[in-house]
Formats: sequence, C-alpha cells, structure tokens
Amino acid sequence: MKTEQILNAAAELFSRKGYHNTKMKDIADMAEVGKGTLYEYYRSKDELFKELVKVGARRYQQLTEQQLNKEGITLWDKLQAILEHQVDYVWDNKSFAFLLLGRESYIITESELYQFLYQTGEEIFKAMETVFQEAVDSRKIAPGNATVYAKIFYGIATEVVSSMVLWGNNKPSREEIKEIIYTLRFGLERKEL
Amino acid sequence: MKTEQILNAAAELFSRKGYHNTKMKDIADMAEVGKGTLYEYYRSKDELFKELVKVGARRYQQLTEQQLNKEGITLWDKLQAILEHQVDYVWDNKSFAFLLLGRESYIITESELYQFLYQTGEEIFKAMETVFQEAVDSRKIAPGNATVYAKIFYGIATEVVSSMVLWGNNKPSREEIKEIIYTLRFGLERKEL
Amino acid sequence: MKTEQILNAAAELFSRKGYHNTKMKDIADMAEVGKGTLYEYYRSKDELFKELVKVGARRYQQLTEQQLNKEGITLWDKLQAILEHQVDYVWDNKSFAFLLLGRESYIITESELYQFLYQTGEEIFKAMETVFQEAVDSRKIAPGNATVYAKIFYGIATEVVSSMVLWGNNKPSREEIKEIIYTLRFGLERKEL
Amino acid sequence: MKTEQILNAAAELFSRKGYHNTKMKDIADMAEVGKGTLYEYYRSKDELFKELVKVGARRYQQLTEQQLNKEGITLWDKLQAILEHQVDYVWDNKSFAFLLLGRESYIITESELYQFLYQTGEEIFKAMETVFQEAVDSRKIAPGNATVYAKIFYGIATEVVSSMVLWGNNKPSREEIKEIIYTLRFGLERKEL
DNA sequence: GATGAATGAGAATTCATTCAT
DNA sequence: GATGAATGAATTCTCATTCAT
Repeated sequence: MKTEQILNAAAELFSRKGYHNTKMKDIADMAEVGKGTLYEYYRSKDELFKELVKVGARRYQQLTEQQLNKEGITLWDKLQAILEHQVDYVWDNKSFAFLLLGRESYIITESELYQFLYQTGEEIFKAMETVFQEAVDSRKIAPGNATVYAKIFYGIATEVVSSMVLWGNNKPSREEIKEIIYTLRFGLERKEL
Repeated sequence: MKTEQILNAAAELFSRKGYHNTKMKDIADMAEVGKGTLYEYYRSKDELFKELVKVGARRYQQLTEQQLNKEGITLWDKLQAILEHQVDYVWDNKSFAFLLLGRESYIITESELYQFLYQTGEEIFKAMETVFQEAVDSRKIAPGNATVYAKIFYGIATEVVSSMVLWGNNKPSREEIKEIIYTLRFGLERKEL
Repeated sequence: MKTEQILNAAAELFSRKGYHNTKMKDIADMAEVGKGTLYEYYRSKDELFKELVKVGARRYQQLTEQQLNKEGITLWDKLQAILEHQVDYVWDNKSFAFLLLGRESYIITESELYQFLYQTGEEIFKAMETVFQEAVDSRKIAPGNATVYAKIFYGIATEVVSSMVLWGNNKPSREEIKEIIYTLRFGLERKEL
Repeated sequence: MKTEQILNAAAELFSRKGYHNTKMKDIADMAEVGKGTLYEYYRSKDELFKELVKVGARRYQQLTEQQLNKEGITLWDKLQAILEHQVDYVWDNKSFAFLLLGRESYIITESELYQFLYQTGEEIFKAMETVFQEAVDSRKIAPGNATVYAKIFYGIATEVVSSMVLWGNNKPSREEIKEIIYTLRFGLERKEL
C-alpha cells in the first residue's frame, strides 16, 4: 500500500526530473507520507532508486521475452507483437520506462545499476538475435548476419519508444507499426506494394 | 586557449559522470586552471553545460545535413555516408556525443536545453523525411509513408551510435554499415543476396 | 517487573554507549517490550535517564554513609570497609556506576542532574571530612587539614573504582586494598614494614 | 590562524556541552567562521573531535613525563612538581583537559580514541610506577608494591584536577599540594608534624 | 495496557559561487 | 586576469515521540 504510493511517486518524479533534481521531500509529498516514512521502507535514496529501476527492468524484459518465445506464429507477427507490446507497456508506464532507457546519468556512475541495465539490454538483444538466427537458418529470411538484423530491429524498437517517452511523441498506431514491419520485411526498394 | 581547455575538460567529465556528479572543482583541476577562472569565462555551471551541448549539437547537425544535401549521389550512398560520418563523429567526440543523446536528465529539466535539443533532432528528422519523400516521389523507392521510412532510419542511426557511447560497443565497421543499408534496401525477405 | 526490565536495559546501554548513542529502540529491544511501552512508564528519554542516575546515586551514597557511620570500629577498618564495599558495589553494578562517575557529558548539560550529582558527591565528601576531623580532634591521626585527608581518600577511592569501570581493570583484591590503607596510614617513608 | 580559532572554539564547546550537544553551527559561530569553513580544515565533526583529544593528550603526557624524568631532585620534590604542573596545565586548559578525563561517552564508543586515551593513561601510569619502583629499590621509601603506590598517587592527581574541571573547584594552592605530599610521605598516623 | 508504523524537527555535510589578493 | 579560501543555502538522513489499533 504505502510501498505502492512511494514507488509510484518516486518513478514519476525521478523520470520527470532526474535523480539529483528529485528531493526526498518531493517524493514524500507526492506519495502523501512523511519524509521519515520513506526511510521505513528504503534505506536510502539510492536504494529506492535502484529498486525502482530493477523492478521496471525485470518487467520490461519479461514482457519482451514472452513475445519472443511465442510459438506457432510467423516471424512478422512476432515482430509486430513485440513492437506493439513495447509501445503499450511504455505508454502505460512512461515514468518507469524512462528510467530504463538510460536517460539518467546517475545510472552510469553507479556501476551496480549500469551492470544491471547493461545485462538486461544484452539479454533482450541476445534473445532477438536468436530469433533472427533461427529465421536465417530455416531460410525464412534472406541469409545474412543475424546480429545486424537484430541491431536494426532493436534500434527501431528503441527509437519508437524513446520518442514517446523522451520527446512526448504520440503513441504510434497499429497501422504505423505494421508499415514499419512491412518496410523491414520487403525493403525500401521493393517493387510491389 | 583557456576556453578550449575548459570545454574539453567539461565535456569529458559531464559525459562520464553526468551533470550533478561533476563538480566545478573537478573541471578546474582537469582543465588545469583555478576554480575562479571558470567564472571568468562562464557565468555559471549551467551556462557552461548549455554552451557545451549547443556547440556539440550544432556541429552534429551540420555534419548530418551536409551529407543529406549532397547532390548527384544515390540515396543508398547518401544513407551510407550519413551513418559512416555519424559513427566517425561520435567515435571521435564521444564525450560531446554523450551529451547530445539526451542521457543527462538535467537536460530534461532545463526547458531551454530541452527545446533546443528537441528542435535540433526535429530538424535532422525533417531533413531525412524530405530526402525520403523525394525518393518516393521520384519513384526511386517504393511508395509509402516517408515519415515511417525516416523513423526507421533515424532509429537505426541512433542505436548504432548510442551503443558505442552508452555501452562501450566497438565502432561498427564500414562493412557492417553496408550490410545495414543493404538490409534496409532489399528487406529481410529479399530472395537474392 | 516491566519497570525493572526497562531500567536494567537502559542502565546497560547508557553506560556502554552513552546517552546519545543509545536509542529508545535499543532499550525497548533489550528490555523486550514495545517502543511505545517505554513511554507508558517514562515521559521521555530524559526522564528515564535521570531516574536511572538518581536511583543509582542514592544507593551508592547510602552504601558509603552506612560504612562511615559504623560505630565501635577503628578508623582504618572503616576506611578499609568503605573501599571494599565500593569496589563490590561498583563491580556488581558496573552499568549503574558508570553513570555516576560523571562520564556522560549529557549530565553536564542537564543542570538538574549536574546539581544532583554534585550534591551527592559533596555529601559523601563532607561525611568523610567529618570522620577525618573527628580522628584528628581525638588525636587518632596526626594533626592536619581534614579536608586534605578527605580529598586524598576520596581521590584514591574514585580512582580504584574508575579504573575498573572505565578501563576494564580487574577488581582489586582485599589484599591490595589493605596495602593501600596501610600505605595511607604509615606513609611512604615509614621505616618498619 | 583559522585553525587556532576553530580548535579553541571546539575545545570550549565540546568540553562544556559534550560531543553530541555541540553542533557544528555552534562551533562555526563561536569561531566566527562560516559553517563550510570547518570542513575546509577538518573532514568531519569526528575528525575535529579526535584531533582535539589527541593534541591535548599528547601535550598532557609530555608535561607529566617531563616532570617524572627530572634528575637530581628528591622524590618528594618530583611528586610535588608533577601535581603543581598538572594543576597549572589543567587550570589553563580547562576545556582541553576536560576532554582527556574521559568524561565524554563518545570516546568510549569510538574505539580508536578509546585505545588512544587508554594507552596515554597507561604510559603515564607506567612512568609513575617506574619512579616508585626505583625509590623502593634504592630504599628511599619503604619496601612495598610500587604499583599500589603509583595507583594511590595517580588517584590523588586525577582527583585534584578532576574536581577543578568537573565540579568547578578552586585551584588548589601550593600549600595544599605540599600538605598532600607530606601526608603521603609520612602517613596519617605519623607522630611528629 | 501494549504496540510499532508514521512523523517531522533538527543535524551533518556538500558544493556552486563570491571576492579579496 | 587568475586564484582559491570562505561561505551558507540546500539536502539527506536520524530518531524521539505520538497515536490509532
């Protein structure tokens, strides 16, 4: 209950103003608890922040891997689903998501967090790579470097959510996502639409 | 001279440790000037930081638009050139680049900077959009939404440089970039290599 | 019952860690009661501490004056008895004793306590002075300043117990105490042993 | 200069109000410097306090051992000189002296300081013991336990200075000190004055 | 009566900025 | 111009005390 209020307030403020510009007093006020109460639940500002990032990262990762592991659906539907779910998740958890996109320099300094986020990103990337590798191996897509394919897709996915979170862009429509996948599938120089 | 030393030290430190973890004393020490001297050249820490970001953003923008405006070269060579130049620029100016990728939450808070970076990004994006629109209009590439095309390319470009700066990835080889463009051109489902 | 537990825990902790380093939570934990319960019995941390010191000081004073008022025993046996009893008392009540030796700076600040301990000490001292004065008057010991005699004895007595409490020295043996009295009686330059 | 002001203010306040009741703001105000200035000279409140105690203890020890090592002077003059010098030193440095008498519970908690003061006391005690042992060996005083003799003298010396510092007693006169030594020399039961 | 979750006043410490030299 | 000692506003965190259960 109280934990919930605190985490939500903290996520909101940290993502909007960054680690150093968010004061414990602000969090307490927004969570409608006393300053001291924060320390009943989290040993320090650091710990609160780390908790937040870790919880968020884990959820995000689960979500993505869930989509990647779906069986019996074409690669294109899978990619479509990943983008859609990421967009939905990020849209609904803007403040959490912000923390995960590495926009907070505090993360860089705290090697524990840095490692954590690095690994999370790496794992997601590896999972994507595997999917592409399998598609190459089973000749579902053109032969080529699965890592490059993964990097392209990862880049697009990141850009799509970043632009929402960072620059306040609109949530891309299902249609738009479909176009992205379509383009990725047949290339810019495709002849037929 | 002094300005040079100060800006370089500041860029290095801000990008490595973030705005709030970089102390004026640190900058003075690394620039090998007195703490007071910083204030001879910049009214405040804020101003120094802003200066840095603006200088960097302007250079980056120029570089990109230069590539986009080149005449008499195919779209593919143009895109290839953009990626290559961005990679080179970022590689050589890691510390500046970092500041531009919006990894510093301080930027979010300072609406002047936020506006500035938003517009810079927007301008680059618009320029790209125009290029793609022209290519669509002149039937050099498949008909479709030029905005989507631009977003894809922008996402890939950002990811490529981000991963270098943020996660310390290697500089992608010319070969790798070629592959990216190639994939983008013919799509993942292309039949012939 | 509860009062007992609380006072014992408090004495133990205050004497070991001092007023400010002892937290109400610590006392509650050691006394195996809830934090709120402390406030059922004592209005505040201050009051608890004062109570403790007062109880201890009164006991100590009683003990000493009892010995001083014993009739029909030689001065030397009386002094011997005082030292022995003080040593025993302090040994058995190390934590209480500590508080009485004025080792806690909090006492200095709280003028009520300061006054109290000052008076207690003064009373003990006066009682000793009287004993020595009577001994001088009745020519049992050499003529001289009874105040000086009292100060010497008081100093020795204090040092003996302080060293136990403060520096963890061993409890001095009955033999050792006898030697002290003996030396005080015949002086360092005595001829015969 | 500034260091001087700070140390004096700190000694005064720590000794009057104890470690925890002395606030850095108080010290800064009394020293007539800014709060931040304290931290230019001492890393923390702890360090400032420790510095103070160590400086004081070293001075006190030197003074005492100087007296103990004087050659060509009778034992009695030596003891007289020790007491006189201690009284003078403490009178002139009441605030420093207070810290050394172990009246501050903070010291107990900080094992580094505790060790330090314990050793300083021990060294002084050992030096006294040696003096008495030599006097016994050379038959200048009665055969007996030099440790007991030292303990008696140490106790008296401590009491004399403690009473000045702790209870605000007057500075004992030269005459009074002489009486103390005299009593110690010939004992309470001496026949001739 | 007993409890401990919640609270906020109060303290140590940091660091951008100033200004006398 | 250059410097760095001095400053105090601002921030994190602690813990005695309260009060609803």
